[in-house]
Amino acid sequence: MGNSIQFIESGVRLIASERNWIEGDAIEQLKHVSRLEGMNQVVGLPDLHPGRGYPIGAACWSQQKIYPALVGNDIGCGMALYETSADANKVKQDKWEKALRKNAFKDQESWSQAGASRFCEQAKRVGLDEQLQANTELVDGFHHSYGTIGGGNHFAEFQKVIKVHNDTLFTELGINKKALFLLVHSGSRGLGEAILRQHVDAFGHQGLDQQSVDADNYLTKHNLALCWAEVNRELIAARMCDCLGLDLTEILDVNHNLVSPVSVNGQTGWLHRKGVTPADQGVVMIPGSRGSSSYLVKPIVSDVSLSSLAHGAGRKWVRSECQGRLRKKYRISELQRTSLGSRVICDDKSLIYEEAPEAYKSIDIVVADLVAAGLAEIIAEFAPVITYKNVYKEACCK
DNA sequence: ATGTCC
Repeated sequence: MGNSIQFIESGVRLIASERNWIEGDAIEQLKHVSRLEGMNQVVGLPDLHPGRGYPIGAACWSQQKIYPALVGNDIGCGMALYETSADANKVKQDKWEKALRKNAFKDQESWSQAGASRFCEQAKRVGLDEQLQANTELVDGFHHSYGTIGGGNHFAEFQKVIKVHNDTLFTELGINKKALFLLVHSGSRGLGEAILRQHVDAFGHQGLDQQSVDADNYLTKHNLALCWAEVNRELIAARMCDCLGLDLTEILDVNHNLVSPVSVNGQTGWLHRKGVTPADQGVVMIPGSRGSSSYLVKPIVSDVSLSSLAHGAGRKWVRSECQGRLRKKYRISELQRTSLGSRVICDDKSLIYEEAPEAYKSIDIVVADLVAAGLAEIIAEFAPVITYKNVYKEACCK
């Protein structure tokens, strides 16, 4: 075990044990963020790795200032876990793979329509009705993206329980150990991107004063993007299950790219999470790569971690070097299978290399570091069955 | 991450 909380410098902490390799560039980015005006504390989680200017896997707590660039372009990106009506041991992989490829993402226009009305309903339900009215033009621009997974590390993956680590906590959740589950990792697609771009075009990378109209405007759009992303994950799950004739029940849906008002030591401030799972939203899923386990954990709220957890394994290799490193080792057909017996549906040649299990760090170490730091309890471990990845391109040809 | 980028 050993301690996995490192104090890098004043206001900069890293949750990582000695055996967890963290890239030096990521630590430098973390220190850089800590020096931004009004930045009070930053914490690197065990999946910390370098991003474009700002680190991924970093929780950043500021006072007075809000930094949209720290949330990034994929506002509202998160993980949603669903229990399906299927028995995990009765999955017909060949048949399901064919059905998913053929039918899961067809009829985009009707799903766009369904998405638009679902988003409207949901915005009303969470009290964002007026905010939506004021931003209809922005939102309408992404009508075509409802229910699409997107690229990068986004995926929708059928999974099964392979080990229950804590019977009491597992039973409390009331979920079926034998069921097939679906984990959806996606976000706000082009909407979040547009919101960040608008902000950067107007203000560059400087923070916004929390009392300003500009901060209000950003937060309004940010909150709409969170809602949009939540609806999007629900739509992705629905269309995948529809095509296989499965029912589904949501177990959890937690965003990991967002900024929210959070008090630390009794002082109010703003917590920016980029690739960081909140520890105060109930149980969460921390997935590894497509070739490793995902962990369902119960987070433990703590000021040390700024009430945050890792959101995944974290990249080990940058995307641009994956194909070069693995091209001679694997054919595409080999990348469509994993050592755990799961299938990978991904027609993008670069992406299937970029997301290879080798490109990611060990999820077992990441989760062990969280447990060693007293930040999480493992409930159960899940293994992939079918991983679906796609980048939607159809509508552009019209 | 992004209708990526001609």
